[in-house]
Amino acid sequence: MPRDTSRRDEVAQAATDYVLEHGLVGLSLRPLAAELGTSDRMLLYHFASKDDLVATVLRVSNDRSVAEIRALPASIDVRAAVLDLWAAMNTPRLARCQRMYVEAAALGLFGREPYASVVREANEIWIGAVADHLVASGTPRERSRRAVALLDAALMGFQLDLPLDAGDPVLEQAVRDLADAVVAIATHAG
Amino acid sequence: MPRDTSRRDEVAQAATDYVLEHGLVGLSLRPLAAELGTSDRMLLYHFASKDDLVATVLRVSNDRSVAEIRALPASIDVRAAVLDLWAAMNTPRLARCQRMYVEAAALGLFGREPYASVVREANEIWIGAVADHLVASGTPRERSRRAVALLDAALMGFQLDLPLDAGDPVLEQAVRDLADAVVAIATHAG
DNA sequence: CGGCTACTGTAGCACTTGCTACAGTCATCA
DNA sequence: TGATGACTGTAGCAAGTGCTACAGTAGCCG
Repeated sequence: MPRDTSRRDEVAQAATDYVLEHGLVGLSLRPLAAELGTSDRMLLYHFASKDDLVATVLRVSNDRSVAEIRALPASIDVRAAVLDLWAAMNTPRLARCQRMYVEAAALGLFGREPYASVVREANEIWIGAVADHLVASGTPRERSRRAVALLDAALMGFQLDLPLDAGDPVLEQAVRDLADAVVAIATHAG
Repeated sequence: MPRDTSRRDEVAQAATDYVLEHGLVGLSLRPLAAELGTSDRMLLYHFASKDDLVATVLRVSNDRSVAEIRALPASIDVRAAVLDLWAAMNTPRLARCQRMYVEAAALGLFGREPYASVVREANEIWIGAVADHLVASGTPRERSRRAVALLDAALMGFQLDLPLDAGDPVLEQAVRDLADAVVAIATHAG
């Protein structure tokens, strides 16, 4: 075992870049190692197993996503917050993270580990960041949890359909409709 | 090649049942064949390749989903339509199909074939069925496309989160909020 | 009968998988 | 100096992958 983890962290970052590009499914140690200029042998030196590596990659990716959301300046109102979040999620960097998250979540649907556990944990952190952005943009704190439930689900759904109809005006309209819905939740009594 | 496809169809149905249970990722011909009481050799007799089998399974599953939606009696209004659709999708039979659809869509996100193509085609048919149900339940036809865009995305998103918080009251509230949003799209000018 | 077609079992190929045993190198530190 | 610990290359294992070649069997039709 390495006593300090700096090398391991470097590898984790590079591996995350690779996986964000190629996906989790069919991920294989040898091609990954080749791209990183190392060997499968070394990956399994730094990480206890492939699952350990995958779990690490998932966490690194989620950390990046959350950092990106938290770095967002507060939007001028709730409606703008939804649109700004959507815009942020279409940044290539964040879009890749979301795409991999969706893949991991889908794998978790069938109870596969380590996906299920890590996704559960990552989702909580992500939800918290999105909720905080809504609050910072004018959503009453006590309504933020409810608002983010619909918001997050719809955003995930959009991501799933995104490559099927990229830039589709129907999709853009749906985002505006979602913004209206979130505003309604955040402002009306219910 | 078989001249009539009846045997192939039987196998396709049985294979679909198996895949709905075990998932697409990591699907392997030998275990599947064993469960069906046959051999990998025979699967590749009936289907040109594993990809051909997978594409067939995807289509069979989608056909089942769509049939289930189309068999739904018209709801009393748009709001009820959303709630009824949500209830239908939580039927074990349909929930399984949706789960696998989400898995296939996630695989398609990375451009993997045959997932990407079949998912695109399946999605269109599914969207059509949901839109028709909305129309039958009082949505003006010209607003149905717009309504279904948000509705479908949110429903997919809920499916993704479902195992993470099954029966969660927050989720139930989100479904009601979604229903309100769809009603708004279906009735208000926009 | 003889041929044709649908179907099936056996065996195996070439390849990839995660993972490990073993033997080393090299810098640091007592 | 010599030992310790971090790190790395080579080689290989056992298992599993999709797929195929080959050799059938059984039933139908002329």
